[in-house]
Amino acid sequence: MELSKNFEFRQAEEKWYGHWISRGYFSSKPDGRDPYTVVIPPPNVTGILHMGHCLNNTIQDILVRRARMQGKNACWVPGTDHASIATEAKVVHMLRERGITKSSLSRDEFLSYAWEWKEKYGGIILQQLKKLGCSLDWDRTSFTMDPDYYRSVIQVFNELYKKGYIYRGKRMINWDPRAKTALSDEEVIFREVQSKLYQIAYDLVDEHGHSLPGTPRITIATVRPETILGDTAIAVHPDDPRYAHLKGTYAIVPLIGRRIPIIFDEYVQTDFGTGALKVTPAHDMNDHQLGMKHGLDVVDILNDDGTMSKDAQWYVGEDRFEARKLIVKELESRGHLIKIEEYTNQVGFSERTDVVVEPRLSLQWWVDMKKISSPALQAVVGDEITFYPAKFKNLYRHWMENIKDWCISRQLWWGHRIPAWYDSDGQYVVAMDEAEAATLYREKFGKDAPLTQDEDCLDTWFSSWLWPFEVFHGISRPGNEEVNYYYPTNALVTAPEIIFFWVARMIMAGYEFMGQLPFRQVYFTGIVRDKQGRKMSKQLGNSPDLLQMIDDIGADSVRFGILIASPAGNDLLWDESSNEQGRNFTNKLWNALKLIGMWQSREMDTDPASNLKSDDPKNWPNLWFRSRLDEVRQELDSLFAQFKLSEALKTLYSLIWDDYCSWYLEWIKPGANEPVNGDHLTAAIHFFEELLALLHPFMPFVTEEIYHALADRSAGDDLCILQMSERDNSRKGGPEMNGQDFLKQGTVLKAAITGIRDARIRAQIKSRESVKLFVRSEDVKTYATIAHLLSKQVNAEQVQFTPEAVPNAITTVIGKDQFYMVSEAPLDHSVQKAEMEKEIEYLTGFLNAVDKKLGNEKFVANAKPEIVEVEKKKKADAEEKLRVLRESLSNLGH
RNA sequence: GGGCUGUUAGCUCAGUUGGUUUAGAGCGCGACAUUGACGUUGUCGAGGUCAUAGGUUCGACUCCUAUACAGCCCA
Repeated sequence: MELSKNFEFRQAEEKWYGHWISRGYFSSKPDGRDPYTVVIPPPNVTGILHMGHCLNNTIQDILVRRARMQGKNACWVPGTDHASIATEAKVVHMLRERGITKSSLSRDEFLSYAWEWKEKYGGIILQQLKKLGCSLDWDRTSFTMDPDYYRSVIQVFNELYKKGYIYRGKRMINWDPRAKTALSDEEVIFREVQSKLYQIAYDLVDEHGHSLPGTPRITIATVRPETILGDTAIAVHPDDPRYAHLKGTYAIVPLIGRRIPIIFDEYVQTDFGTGALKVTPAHDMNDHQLGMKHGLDVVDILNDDGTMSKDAQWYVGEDRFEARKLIVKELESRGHLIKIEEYTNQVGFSERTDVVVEPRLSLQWWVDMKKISSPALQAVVGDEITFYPAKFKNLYRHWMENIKDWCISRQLWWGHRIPAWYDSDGQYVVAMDEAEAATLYREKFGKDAPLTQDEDCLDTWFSSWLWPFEVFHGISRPGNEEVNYYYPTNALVTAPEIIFFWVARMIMAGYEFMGQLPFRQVYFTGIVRDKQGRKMSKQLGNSPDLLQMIDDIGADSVRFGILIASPAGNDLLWDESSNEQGRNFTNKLWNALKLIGMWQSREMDTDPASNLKSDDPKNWPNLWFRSRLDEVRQELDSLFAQFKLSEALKTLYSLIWDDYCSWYLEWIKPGANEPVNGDHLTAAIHFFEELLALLHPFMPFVTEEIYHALADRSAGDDLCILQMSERDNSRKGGPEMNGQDFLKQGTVLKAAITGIRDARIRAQIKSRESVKLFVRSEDVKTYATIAHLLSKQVNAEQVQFTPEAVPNAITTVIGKDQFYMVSEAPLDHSVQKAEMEKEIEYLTGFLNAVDKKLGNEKFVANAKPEIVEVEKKKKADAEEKLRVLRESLSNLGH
């Protein structure tokens, strides 16, 4: 077969993804095998692929593909969530472009536009995952607003309501003034912001409204001066001597002249600002608490869009930030502004719209989390569900132990409409549908009345927490064959950012609705950051165009690049150059294929039927590599068990590049124009296939392409579904010998080659120039076996044993073995001498340290005997080495 | 402010229950090489007081305490 110069990834990616799909390799049906189930953490339906997804889905694909090749029935379920806020924003934007306002539409009209948008633009990200090579079962693509799913969400709401776990209440919530909806605590992101701290003076009066003698004032500090229009008290600490005399007095809110009490509460920090705190119960969580405690009035000065309401009296209709500027000017001109300081504080932003969130008092629906969190806490604390890395256990436990009620209503139309029906007095029932609502209403209130359904919809996460079982219709068709087979799922791979959004709530839902855990393992990936450690974001523009990158360098290289940079569970500083390592690696693989391809076309010098005898030195590279492969396979199993995927890839990379390409292939490589040994070729191909199988989960395209280029394959013989274990058993080459022995011999050989090459370079022997090599070693057996490889690798025309030092030779000592090179070229012994003297110096120091240790009575008395033995052996070895070195040095004399 | 995690080579990270004077890998860096798989390469090399200060121990990168710095979560 004619091979191209380089791996042509564009062609290969399209060909193989299409092939895998057409053969249905990713489709799963329940059968007799063990399932390996992964549900994708559903991306936002409006989303596009970014580096975080790339990492996350590459990891899932690796787990799933490996499971598939290890005899499991692998099932990876794709899908998206409906993302009510984000999608509604997109739809509103689309309508605006068409000159339509949301307010001019009925709910149904709006929703039909929303579905139109979803069908047209939604789920692009799923198409993008195909480009990355993800082996998802596309027949199972799910959406949180699929009809069955929708009904399950409503059913869950009903169940929880009946159990008393859901209630309706007026509380402080986080309000997004752009999306005009409530948010849960988890949807608010606190960021440090450079603000200004304004000191503002209020006039004081007595209880009759008369000015106090000397017209004193009280000065407060605030970052939100516009909210003074909603002030209903000023609070000071009861022990603060500065304000003790103000008991029973009142302050006058500037501009509007409202008289408000001075209250005393230990909540106030005396050392912050002026020690006097303005209290605005409608617009601050803490102030609200104070207000409740002291029975203060509540004046709501903001509209739902963040503009000033008519209760503010001033700046009605102005945006809150504009009003802030205006009021500062006004206060200044009236002499109320005392000073302005720079101040950094934490401000909450909406996760979806990025506007500053307003704390607001509002009537919303809530889940009483304490009622359902307990099994979910236990599951993680008791390691029924394992977190990788384990450090997230603490975080999880802390959150679960301090859990707050979950605000689940959103003032949006796109989503699951809250199944509550109200009469004209606001009395309500919760039901599955309107008909049931009417029945329930009659039962509850003993009459019929026209009922209207709640206008609001549910938090998106109130649907996605059902994902691990509802994608298998666990609620809509309870106990069906699929949910019985696939649930609980095996692993969830996600980002630590959504441990509360997702992981915690899914665990709660799993226990609450299915009676068991949703997944056994949770792997938290790191956050992808740029080279400077900044989180990737649209605003910073530091997020690369993933599809462009895949098109430029290939999906395998991108997968390699992101994974190799990703230490287990830590954030990763990613730089586009790490793709290059992936590209170089595919190139290396491709060239190994080309080499073997060349050999395949050359005549063989052995009869394929007569295998090399196991003790034939020619067979040694095969035995060594087989041992190495087995060793690495074990390492990989252990790394996978610990989710150390990046390290697993590094291990494989080194096995392939160093052990297979740099050592093994060089050792079996025939000389120019020499025929190829048939056994070597067969073994090399088999080893290559095994390596490809191990690598396939990481880099599926190039491995599949090479697998097919190595041999003609019958239909259905694809790497994608090749069973690793099966192949291992059937292809155990070589006799049953101790792998450790071969590995040790390999270490000796590599050390000898490197050491002799080093000595050659130091002696300035040109690589082309051959030498005569003399080996002085007790390990005759090993050197007899590997001499032919040694001679090839260090360009020695002959290798022979010597019982004594060889004069006039370049000498090097490796371990206890001595090597003498005789060369035609004139020798300069001074470099050699210096090297040896350095080595002697080092060893003398080493020996001193060991002697000191062994001379220490306490060490000999306290250390474990085997440790003392090791020290004794070190001493003996060092002494022997020194003896050899001194002898060699004296030989150099002439 | 409370809690958690971390600090090892220029960069990103390994370092298993304490035991090789003088701690490993990849990338990067330097020198050299080259007509046959591969310059997307090969060979060789240089690079670290393991954040700091104490302590426990015969022995500490590893265990303990404090400090500094960084990151994350919560308020």
